[in-house]
Amino acid sequence: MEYRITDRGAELTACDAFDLKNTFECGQCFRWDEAPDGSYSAVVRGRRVRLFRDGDIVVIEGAGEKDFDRLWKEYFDLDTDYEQLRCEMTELCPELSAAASRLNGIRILSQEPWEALCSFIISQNNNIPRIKGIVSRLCESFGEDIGGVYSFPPAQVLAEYEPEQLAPLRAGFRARYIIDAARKVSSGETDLEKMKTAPIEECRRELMKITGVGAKVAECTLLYGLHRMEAFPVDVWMKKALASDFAGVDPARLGRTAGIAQQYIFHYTRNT
DNA sequence: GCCCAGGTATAAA
DNA sequence: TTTATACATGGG
Repeated sequence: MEYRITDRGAELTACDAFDLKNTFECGQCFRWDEAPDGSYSAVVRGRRVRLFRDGDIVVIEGAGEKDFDRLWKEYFDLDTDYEQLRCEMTELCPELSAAASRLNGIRILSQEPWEALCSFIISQNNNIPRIKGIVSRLCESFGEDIGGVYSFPPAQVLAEYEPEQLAPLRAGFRARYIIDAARKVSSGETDLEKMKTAPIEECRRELMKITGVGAKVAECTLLYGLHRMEAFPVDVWMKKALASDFAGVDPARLGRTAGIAQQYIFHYTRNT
């Protein structure tokens, strides 16, 4: 991805492979909000960040050279050519052509591992608006105030609390899952960093030792939090899709395009 | 009021 | 090993 640093921030030039709406509203993340002007804001790794499109340029507001190289390039996965990935995907699985041609510019974000794990524990048997509400209250209650917005509370912080103390979140039965995850991650019993490179089957097994983490949450953590692109989260939507419109799609054949394929199917199914 | 949401733990067959 | 049900809460 070509870019330049200006007084506005980091400007991604000729950026047609980055659709803000498709990327931030495809269900992979819960902290990005659209403003009335069409820009999107979030808190990422304890920093407030705002993105907007200006013609064929995407601006990462306020990002300097240092931030860009150390943070945003990785977070937005800017070294990956998603057009190329999409071609590879349809080559491997032609059944995905329809979804791929209807949508464009979805990118898989590199969220923080703990934030992804915790967010997707909250996501189970829940709807996106309410998931966002619970995550938001989690940050306001236990995160750090960074000037009107709040960072995502580290596992080490939440590990000190009892499930009952999460009552203000109104997370319901998920409260004890969050605490169990926080304690396992905090103690090192669950080693998320190691999962960036460890064999994926081993990672799945380790994640599922956490109470409240089943196959779906483990897969989401691997894809969205650890950027394991071969992960393929299957939920109720995906089951329906794979049983009808996308019958014949085989995750095992998709290789590193499995994650993005899943995202296209999910988004396509929800919007048609 | 009713249905159900990017599921999982638990019990029963 | 597979199948049924409860789970907390609130958006639509």
